Order: sequence, then structure tokens, then C-alpha cells
Amino acid sequence: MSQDQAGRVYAQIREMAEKFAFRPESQVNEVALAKKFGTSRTPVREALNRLVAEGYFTFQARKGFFVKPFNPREILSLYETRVAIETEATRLAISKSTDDERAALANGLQSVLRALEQTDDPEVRVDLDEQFHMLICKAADNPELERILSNLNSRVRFFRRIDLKHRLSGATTKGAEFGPRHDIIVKCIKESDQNKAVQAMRHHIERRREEATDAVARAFTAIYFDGDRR
Amino acid sequence: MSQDQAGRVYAQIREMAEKFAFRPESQVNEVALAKKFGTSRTPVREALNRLVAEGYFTFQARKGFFVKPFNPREILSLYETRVAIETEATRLAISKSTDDERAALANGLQSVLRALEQTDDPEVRVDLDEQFHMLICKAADNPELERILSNLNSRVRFFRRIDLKHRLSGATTKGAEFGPRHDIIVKCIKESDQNKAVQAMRHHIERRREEATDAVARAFTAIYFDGDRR
DNA sequence: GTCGGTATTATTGTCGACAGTTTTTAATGC
DNA sequence: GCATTAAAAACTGTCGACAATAATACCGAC
Repeated sequence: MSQDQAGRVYAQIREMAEKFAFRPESQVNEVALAKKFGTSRTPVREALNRLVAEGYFTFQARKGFFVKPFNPREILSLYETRVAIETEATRLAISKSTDDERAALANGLQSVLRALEQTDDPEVRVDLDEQFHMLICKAADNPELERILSNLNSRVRFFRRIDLKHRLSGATTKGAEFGPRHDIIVKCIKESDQNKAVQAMRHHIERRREEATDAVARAFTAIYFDGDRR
Repeated sequence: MSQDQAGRVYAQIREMAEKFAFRPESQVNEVALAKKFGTSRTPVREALNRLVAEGYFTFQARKGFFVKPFNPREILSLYETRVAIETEATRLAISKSTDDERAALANGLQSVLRALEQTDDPEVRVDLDEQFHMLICKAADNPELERILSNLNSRVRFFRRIDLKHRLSGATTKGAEFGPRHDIIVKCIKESDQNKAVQAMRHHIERRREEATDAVARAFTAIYFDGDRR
């Protein structure tokens, strides 16, 4: 038997969860998953346990694992937490860094922004957007903030995708709505303007949050009426 | 066999980790733990998996579970993360609440402060201090922030205890150093002064952080030279 | 002594089985 | 029909065993 089923199974279940292949509030069937992955229940349970602690599932003793409920409040709380983490990360990234480090960071961010301008593929754009935010967080030099943010990101990814697709489809003009906000953040970092950078980051995420709340409605239909699932 | 070994084992291992009964960086021996708890390895592994995701241990494939390294940087990052979470929680607690809710919160906080004044037992005081902060976080009405903060709390508890014991032992006067900060936060909440409350919370935690950095040195000796352990 | 390589031991990863619970289904009485 | 209870099925929680891998001890050559 291969030796790291758990890791593989973990990655796959997580991906399924991110794509909402599980119906919210439904119970997870361990044996079905085990069968699907061609393993015993052990690696499945191991994966699910990790995913509980990461906020994807809940667990009730003697009942099993359940998919996290999926309501506006949950999503709001995710975005609010992002604001908490990322504003502080921005502050730290600026206050801890030397001039050189800050310049390097600004460079990195700008090259992400350039890449953003050169593609219309929503998947890629979500990916780049995430990279932008992670770069700043990494600059804060705090493994805990990084850990939490990457967890939040993976849980918000689904909504981001839906949201982004919608906006790209022509609801608004790309340049006006999407572009400049990122630029402002980079500019403030370059100029070491802590307060303005933090404020820009806050507004950036809060704006996304509003749009995501919208996206939830669309997501609901996508999940519940998009073909058969158990 | 009883039906919830995993929960019991989880709680016990976590408590051991909080008291640093495991030597940082050392490998966790699954069979030894299983023996100690009178179970098989299954519940032990289940517990460890959860604790990895909660930041107590790390995991390397085909090597096993390891106790998180224990250095000033780790601790600094924990406190910085607390600042991120709690300042935002304070902001939300004020902006989301009605006048009545805010008054109720202030009442609750003040009764915790009264309790704080009536005991010198460090254990109890750490507990009350934690309650104070959790009350504010709960008022933010955000399950995610709450989840993260209670995780952070459990991981800093050890340092808080050491720190508090030291301060109570007479290094400083209790009233001057410890008392007023909390009061200011309550006052700002009562008056709905968001910015001041956030600032007060930030300073409160940052001050603790500085003291905790000190405490780390003491903790080191406590862990490494406090009798035999494996 | 120490270096390299091999045998031994310890430890992890996975499995299938079974006992203990919960949920579902069926049956009975009203 | 509908509620109540009993039986059956489905599912979870735990275990002991074994295979795969890593760590350690041993041993001979130099």
C-alpha cells in the first residue's frame, strides 16, 4: 500500500469542499469517501479531522462530520476576519521592513499587478489576486498571520471566483472598479505611509465583502440547482 | 470500550501541550501516549491531527508529530496576531451593537474587573483576564474571530501565567501597572469611542507582549531545568 | 578511532473487523 | 391515517495486526 493516502485524501477532500461538492449541513459519509478514494476509512477520518480544525467541517460526537453551514453570516465573518488579519499584516509589513525590503515588496506586487492586466481568465486572476495579498502578509514576517490568511483564502476562494466571474462578465468596467485599489496599496507601501496603506487595505477588502455578499445568492443557486448531487 | 476516547485524549494532550509537558521540537511518541491513556493509537492520532491544525504540533510525513518550536519569534507572532484579532473585534463590537447591547457588555466587563480586584490567585486572574477579552470578542458577533482568539488564548496561556505570577510577586505595583488599562477599554466602549477603544486594546496587548517576551526567558528555564522529563 | 555499510529495532501508515450508537424501517395498536 | 415501539440497517469509534519506512546499533575494514 502506498504510504501517504492521508495527504492525498486530505488534498482531494479539501478541494471538493472548496468547490462545494458537498451540500452544506449534510453529513459526510466516511465509507462512501473511502470507497471513492480506494482507501480504508482511516485516512479519510484523518483528513476530516484536520479539515474540522481548519473550519471546513464541524464534528459531533457519535454523529460524524458535517459540512459547515453556508449562510451570509458565515461569509461575512470570513471577510471580517480577513480585514483583521490583513490590515495588521500591512501595518507590520511596513513598520518592520527596511527601505530595501519595502522596495522589493513593491516590485513583487507590481509584477503581480502587471500579470493581472494581461489575463482575463478568472481562475488565473483569482490566483493572482490571492498572491498579491499573500505577498504583503509574508512581508509581515509572522508565520501565524500567514497560516490564518492562507486558511481564510482557501475558504473564501469559491466566492471570490463567482464574484470575479460576474464582474468580468461585464457588470462593471474592469479598469474603474478593479484596477486602482491595488495600485493605491502598493503606492502607500512604497511611501511607507502606514495609516493610508492600512485604510486602503481595509476598504479594498470591505468592498470585496459587499460584492461577495451578492455572490452568495448566485452561489446558492449554483450549489443547489446545478445538477444532481447527494 | 467507551465511546469517546478521542475527545478525552485530545483534551488531555492539549492540556499537556499548554503546560509544555512536551519538550519543544521533540517528536511525539504515539505508542507511549496511547499506553499512558490506556487506548490504542487511533484516538491519539486523531487528537494529534486536530492539534496540528490548531498550531500546537507540526507534522512531517513518515516522521510523525513534533512539538512546535518554542522561540521568541513564535511568541511574538502569537501576540501580534492577538492584536490583529482583538483590535478588529473591538471595532466591530462597538460598530455593530445597539446602545443597550453596549451597556450590557460594559456591565459584564466591569463585573469581571471587580472579580479581578478580589483575588490574588494567578490562575484565577489569568482566567478572568481571558474572560474579559473573550467577552469583547463575543460582542463582535463573529464566530471566526472567536474561534481564532480562543485558539490563540490557549496557546499563550502558559506565558500569561508566568508573566502574571511574576508581576504579582511584587516586581511592580498591581494597581499602577495592571489595573487601569482594562478600565480605559471599558470606558471607551461605553462611550462608543471606536478609535480610542481600538487604540487602548492595541496598547494593552502590546504591553503584555513586551512583558511576555521577558517571561519567555523564565519559561525556558522552567521547561528545560524543571526536573526530569523526556 | 572512524567511516561505510548492513542488520536490527522502533515508529509510522493503513487496513479489516467488530462493538457501540444512531437512524431508518417495519410492525402493531389505536 | 397516526403515534409507539421493536427490529434492522447504517454508521461511527476503537482496536490489534501488519506492511512500509526511518532510526539505531552493530561490525568489519582501514
